Amino acid sequence: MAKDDSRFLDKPGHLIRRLQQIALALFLNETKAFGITPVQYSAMIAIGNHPGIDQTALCNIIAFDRSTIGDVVGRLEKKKLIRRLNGSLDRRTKSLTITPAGRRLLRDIEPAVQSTQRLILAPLKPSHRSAFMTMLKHLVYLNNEHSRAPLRPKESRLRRQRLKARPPRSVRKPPSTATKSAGRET
Amino acid sequence: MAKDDSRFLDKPGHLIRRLQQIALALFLNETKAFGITPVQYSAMIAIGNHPGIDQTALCNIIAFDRSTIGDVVGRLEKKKLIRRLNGSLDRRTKSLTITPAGRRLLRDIEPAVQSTQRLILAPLKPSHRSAFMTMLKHLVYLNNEHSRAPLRPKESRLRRQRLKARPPRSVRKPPSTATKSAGRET
DNA sequence: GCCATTTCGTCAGTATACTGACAATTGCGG
DNA sequence: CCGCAATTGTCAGTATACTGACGAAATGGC
Repeated sequence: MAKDDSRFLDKPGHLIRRLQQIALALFLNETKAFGITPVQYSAMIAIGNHPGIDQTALCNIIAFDRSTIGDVVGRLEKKKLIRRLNGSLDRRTKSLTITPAGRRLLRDIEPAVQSTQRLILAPLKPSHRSAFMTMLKHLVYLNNEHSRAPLRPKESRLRRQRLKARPPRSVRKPPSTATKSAGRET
Repeated sequence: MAKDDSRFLDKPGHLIRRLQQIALALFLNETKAFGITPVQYSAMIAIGNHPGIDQTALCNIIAFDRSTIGDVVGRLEKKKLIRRLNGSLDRRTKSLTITPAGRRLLRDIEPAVQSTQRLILAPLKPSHRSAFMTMLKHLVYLNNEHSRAPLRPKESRLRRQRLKARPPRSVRKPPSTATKSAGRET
């Protein structure tokens, strides 16, 4: 009976879900003194690296969903770790900045984060760790477009703002073109 | 600037979260005609393999959280894919069984699930796929206890019911009482 | 048989996520 | 300058997840 359970137990999907569970638990455990989540951590670093970034651009960097990011930055704002101001150039946007308290937290939490990343891979032999990471990156990069929140190269938005030179929008509906990379930059 | 983003972009935690996003999206996309989630799929297989299993035992098989499984099986029950009856021997438990409709769905969905698992690993060279899976299993098995919902060998519960031989329970409370677990029962 | 301890399912609170929709804005074509 | 298409942030609905707590039930020790 239990043998049949390998119908899902051994599958990539199940194992990836488990590994994510484990990585999350390790992160929360190692950093519990700081009270932030992995997602909040990534968001803070990205905001620190790109002052004044708006929410959608942030999503494109950390591969996050636009409809979730509002809650995440809202929590960070409530904890005074970032600031959220209305965009001045584009009034639809919110301009995100990290606060001094946020920078301090990022500095102080670093050892715990490092140790988390070590713990996740600890069961592997050192020589296997880099191999695993290489394959992991490969899988994520090449499968990028499959998730709702694909990673977007930074240029795709900032560049566009400066260049303001793109093919006409009406080209959106190609008669039969659509080589499947159509939705990339258009 | 964007270079600094590698502070989190290249880390295991982030990549694992991304891969999980991708695997989920692929599953939902491939199986969208059936309207179930990966977790529901695993639960159904386990219930099919272990008729009459209770919710906690199910959690130990699919590495699931006890406080979430209620919702999951509730949804499956609403869709008439499983049945949930009150346990007869132990009236605290719910006895789970798969329905004929559930078995049919499991049979019909199989090709889509297979193709999902293939797609996830598709970016890797065939020779690397098994290496990746081996390391993935290794990571999950050895890190097992770190998540809240560790996988439990089936015996740990059934065996105990038969053997009924364990060290005395009173050893649970060390002398220095009230170590923060004080507010538990009073 | 009683009592202390466990276990089972659940619930409230919090945090991610995805889908589909929407109002407010923006910006471009004409 | 007007109108339409695109974009931004948000929201409602649904589905996982973890924490900490709880009532009901079972159980082991005595």
